[in-house]
Parts: sequence; C-alpha cells; structure tokens
Amino acid sequence: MEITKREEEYLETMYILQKNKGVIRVKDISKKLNVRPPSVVDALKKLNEKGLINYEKYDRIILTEKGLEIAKETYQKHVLLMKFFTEILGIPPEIAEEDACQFEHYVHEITAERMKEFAQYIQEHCPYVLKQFLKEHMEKEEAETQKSPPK
Amino acid sequence: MEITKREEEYLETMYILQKNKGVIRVKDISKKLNVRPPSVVDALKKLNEKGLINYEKYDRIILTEKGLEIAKETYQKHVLLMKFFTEILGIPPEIAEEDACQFEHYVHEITAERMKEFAQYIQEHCPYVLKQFLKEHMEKEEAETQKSPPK
DNA sequence: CACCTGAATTAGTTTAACCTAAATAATTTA
DNA sequence: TAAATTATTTAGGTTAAACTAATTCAGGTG
Repeated sequence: MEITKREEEYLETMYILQKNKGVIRVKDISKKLNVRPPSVVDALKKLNEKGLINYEKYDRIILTEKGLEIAKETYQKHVLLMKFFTEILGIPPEIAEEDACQFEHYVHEITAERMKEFAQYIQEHCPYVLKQFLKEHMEKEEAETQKSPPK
Repeated sequence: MEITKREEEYLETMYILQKNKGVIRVKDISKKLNVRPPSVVDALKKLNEKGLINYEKYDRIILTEKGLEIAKETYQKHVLLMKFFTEILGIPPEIAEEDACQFEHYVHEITAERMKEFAQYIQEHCPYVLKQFLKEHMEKEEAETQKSPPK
C-alpha cells in the first residue's frame, strides 16, 4: 500500500508532538499542519488502515513500528536539510524551514546523504571560506532589513 | 487565480517542447509528464482559463506572456538546481533530475539564488577541495556499480 | 452528579489530478 | 480521394485531501 507525501507529513508531525508533548492530539496536529480537525481525522483513519498508527476514535494515538520508522526518516531528512540551508547557505531559519518541509518528502536518500557529507567536508577543509561566504550574505541581509519600510 | 505546482510543471514542459520542437503537442506533453492524453487536455483547459496559454481545441498551443514568464522562472530554477546537485554534490544526473524536478516548484527564490552564489563562490575559492570531494564520491559510486549484480 | 465547554467525530461537499472507453478530427497513405 | 491510422477530445469515473455544519464524547466545575 502506497504512502503519500502528505501522510509522511502527518507522521512526522505526530512524531514531533509525541517527542515534545508526550501525547498526540488531533487539535495539535490540526494546528501544526494548518488544517481543520475533520481533515486530521480523515488522515488518521487512512494511516490506521495502512498500519502506520494505532487509532480508535476518542482513544489515544500511537505510531506503530512502521509508522515510527517513516516518521523518523522524514524527520532526519528535515534536520539535515535545515542544517544545510542555514549553516552552509546561510538561509534565514523561517525560509529554510519551509524549504526543508517540502524537500524532505522528495529528496533521494543519496542526495540527502551527500548534502550532509558535503557540509562536513567543507566545514572541515575550508571553514574560513565558508565563514566568509556567510558573512558577506549576512551583511547583505542586514542591509535589506534596513531598507524595508519600518512599520 | 492560484497556480498549482502541477500547472507550473505543465508550463515548463510546454516551454521546453516549444524550444526544442517548435510546436507543443498533447502527445508529447503526455509522454514527458507520464500522464494520459485526456489528463493533458484537462490541464490545458484550466491553463487556458487562467490565461497562461492560448488553447482552442485541435488548434496549436501557445504560451501567453504570463505563462511564458512562469515557465521560464521554473526552468531556470531547474537548471540551477541541476548544476548544484551534479557539479557541487556530484549526484548522478538521473537522480539529480528527479530531485530538481520536484524542488524547483517549492524552493524559495532566495534559496535558489544562494545555491547559485554558493556554487560560484566555492568553485572560485576552493576548487581543489571541491574536486577532491567529488573524486572521493565518484570512486565510491564506481565501487557500488561494481558490487551490484551484473544482469 | 449534572452541566458546560472544548475536543473529536460524522456527514456531506468541493477541487485538483488523474484514469478508461468511446467518439471525433486530422493526417498519412494506398 | 477514400480508407486507415494517429491524435485529440468528450464523457463519465476515481482518489486524495481539504472544507463546513452538525453531532457526540470526555473532563472539569459548581
């Protein structure tokens, strides 16, 4: 049975909620994913069908072995992409977050892995060049921020 | 009126077909996007509604000003991402292609731009380190290729 | 313990994107 | 040019993912 990108996103969200709050509630998923509670319930039913979570109505939600595995993989990619975008490219966190949040569902294993290796390699072999690159762009951003009309 | 990721993909495909073949045919879009011709016709109707192409049945398809603009922007991101994945990370073209094909529709302008700048910066300031990084991974891939069962 | 409130759920729709099968138009070829 | 082939289109479905409105449940408080 196929798992969609969106389902992956639901799983990842639940995994993070579990980690941070200890429980997974419909309301919180709803808030995080910016969808209405009934949409969450729909998703939960499907994920349950597919054996990725254990869900019975009004009962607590638990990721299964398989669901947890997918959630973790996705989350790892997310973290890795975030690091790359912010630490190597110097992208502002909010933007990096959005980019990572999409790309994590599409990026091939090899590409993700390579990004991680590349980051390490550069940080080790030419940290100064990297620092310089980031510095130049930080300055540029500062300037942009100044320019923007002060509300 | 909103434009979807998929519509962006259609526009980009048509743009490339126009460039390479001179004409845009349903059959060719169908082949490139791996969908059946009726799906293409559906898409064409919507794009026409939205003023992104000029389309009347059995007539030739033309990108409008607006449609062309979107197509070009998307295509540029595609090219840029491809370059980054292959030339900086050393990802094999077929895989890079698939990654680029998805990410191009989500990546923020600033991230795309920064990837381009980063590539230039590294190629200029530490070409040897880059070459070394790529070399190491090429070798690894060679080895993998050997390992895989020779059909 | 009954009531109230907020959380979760059901029922019924909508939209984007696809599909198959059948019909029609355009193009090529005998 | 008529017939055959190929391309395009229509008609009618399907599925994923969302929505609103209305209902049901659960936990906390008087």
